[in-house]
Amino acid sequence: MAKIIFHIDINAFFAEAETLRDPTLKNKPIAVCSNKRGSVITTANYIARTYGVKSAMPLTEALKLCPALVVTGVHFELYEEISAKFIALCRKYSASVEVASIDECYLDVTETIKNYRRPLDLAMEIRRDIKNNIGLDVSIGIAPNRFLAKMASDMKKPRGTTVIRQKEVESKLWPLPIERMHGIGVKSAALLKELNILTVRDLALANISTIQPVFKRNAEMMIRRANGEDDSELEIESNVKSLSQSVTLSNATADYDEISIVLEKLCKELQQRCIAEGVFAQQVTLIVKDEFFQSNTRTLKLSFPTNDHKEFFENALLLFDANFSDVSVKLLGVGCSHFIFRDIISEQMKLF
DNA sequence: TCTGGGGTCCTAGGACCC
DNA sequence: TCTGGGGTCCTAGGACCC
Repeated sequence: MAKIIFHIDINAFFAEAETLRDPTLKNKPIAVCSNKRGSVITTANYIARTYGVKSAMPLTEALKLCPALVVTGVHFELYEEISAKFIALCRKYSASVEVASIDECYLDVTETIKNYRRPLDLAMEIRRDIKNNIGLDVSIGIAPNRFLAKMASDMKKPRGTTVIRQKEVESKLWPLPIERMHGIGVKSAALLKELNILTVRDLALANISTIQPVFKRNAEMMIRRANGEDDSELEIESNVKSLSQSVTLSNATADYDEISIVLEKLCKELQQRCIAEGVFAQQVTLIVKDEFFQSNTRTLKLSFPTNDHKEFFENALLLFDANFSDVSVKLLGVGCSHFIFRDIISEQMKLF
């Protein structure tokens, strides 16, 4: 039997969260952005977007486009708190929920839907529930699979519900320019255009031998998706795979003391994250971007799992000394991965 | 304009082994 | 003197997403 998947996405999430915190921001153009020199916009609300302000745009440029722009600062704990409520509400409507990011999730509502006349009625109820209890607008995509549901929710923003049935792929999906397809970024879009593939339709009808040399194992999946086919399952269990903390320095520096201090602070933050997630890492990664913003990573396997900031720091410093001692550093980051989860560790401890 | 910060997944190439 | 073929694991980097 065909599944029914909802993709639910909070519109301009961080910006709307700021408006919940401070209702006087309502009806003003706002940008979530730290007030530091050289910072870039994290999220702009829809009013600011009408001025051309958008994510990743430098604040200085945004202020030129929209001098009345209100800069809110970034309050990540607030967003996490609201996100948790959002996910909890979504779970009321399905036992099968994939948390895709802080502001979006997929629901398998194949069973739930049997209690409703139409999928649209369920969507309307979820939308009302989220609006009444959290105060946020969402867009909802309804489709027989994950990929189409994601494409559908992107079609009407903010506050839209869009259905894409399998038989509507040609009319609703195919006319879109190729860069609108989820999973096709700037690089892939440029490569596809070189092959004269400009729309989703072009990709759907492309011969696999045309794109295989460029996209390798991805080629088949890309064509299938362009045809609206996706048999991937929802990932119900979300076990975190890696954690990292990084910071862009206001000025590039090769000063070892300065770098050590920043790195130590990042390691302490990383420890907090590991404790919160209940994980012990077996690998440490050092991330360094040089003065040209060129990214470099180095990793080190640990002999035993840890969440101790001193261990993180010691190993990150080893990696730094071995690879970057003469580099002028613009961004510094430390990450960890290859986790063992706390409950597994405590199970193992019982054996002794 | 001078560069967010946090993730996931994939791939190429080298090391190592049989 | 010249150099198989295949598999696995590890590392670094890249593409993409929010």
